[in-house]
Amino acid sequence: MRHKNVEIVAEKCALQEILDVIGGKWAMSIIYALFSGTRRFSELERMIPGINTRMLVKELKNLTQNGIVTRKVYPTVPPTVEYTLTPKGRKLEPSIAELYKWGQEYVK
Amino acid sequence: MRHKNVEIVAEKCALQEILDVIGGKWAMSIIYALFSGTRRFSELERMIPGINTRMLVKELKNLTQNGIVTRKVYPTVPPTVEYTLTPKGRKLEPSIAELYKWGQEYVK
DNA sequence: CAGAATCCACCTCGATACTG
DNA sequence: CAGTATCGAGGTGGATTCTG
Repeated sequence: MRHKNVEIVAEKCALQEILDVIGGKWAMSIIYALFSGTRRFSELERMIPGINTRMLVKELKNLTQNGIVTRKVYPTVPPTVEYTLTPKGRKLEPSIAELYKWGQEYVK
Repeated sequence: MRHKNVEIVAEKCALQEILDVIGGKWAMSIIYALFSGTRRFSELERMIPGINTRMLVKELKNLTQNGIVTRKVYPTVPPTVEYTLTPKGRKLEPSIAELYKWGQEYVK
C-alpha cells in the first residue's frame, strides 16, 4: 500500500476556499439550516442555538462574499432580509450531509 | 419552500467534533494524503507543501487523539514512525473527496 | 528521522450595548 | 427586525532552534 513516489497533495487554492466556507465555527450550521430553504435572519438565529448576532452577521457576510448565499432585502418596516443558498452553495449539500452522518455515527 | 416551524439544527456535539477533525488549517490535507495509504512523518511533510514541522506534529497528535489516525513507532535508528487512517478516518473519505471536487469546480 | 520547546503576531469568538 | 460598534480573552498558526 506504500508508494515510492510521494505525490504532492492539496493545491492550496481549493483548500483555502473550502476552509473559508466551512471552516468557521458556525458556517456549517448556517449552510445546513439553509438546506431546508430560504430563511430570514431571525429564523436562522433561532434555528442555531448558541450563536449570537455578531457571529451570524459575520458568517452570513462571509458566505455571501464567497458566493454561497444570496441576500435579499425587502424595503419594509420593520426590515425583512432573506438568505438563500446559491447553486454553488447547494452543491455543498452532499458533502456536508455526509459529514453530519459521520459525526452522528462517531459521537462519543 | 418556507417552513412555518423553525427546526433546531446542528446539535453541537457532532459539529464540534467534525470541526475538531477537519477544521484545522492542515487537517484535510493530511487526511487526504493518508487516503493513499500509510505514510511516514517525513513523507507527509513532503506531500504537503507549506506545512512546517510544528504544525504537522500538532495536527497528527490531534488526529490521533480523535481516533482518525494511528501512530506506529518502529524502534530503529534513526526512528521510523508511520501514520495510518483508522476505519473511522477512512469513513471521512467520501465527504472529503466531495469537498475537494467542489473546491476544484468553483475555484476562481 | 521525528519530533519538542519557545516566542509572538495575529485572528476568532463571545458578551454586551446601541440604532434606523 | 436586522443589523453595527466596541472590548477583551483566548486560541491558532508561523518561524526558528534544539535533541535522542
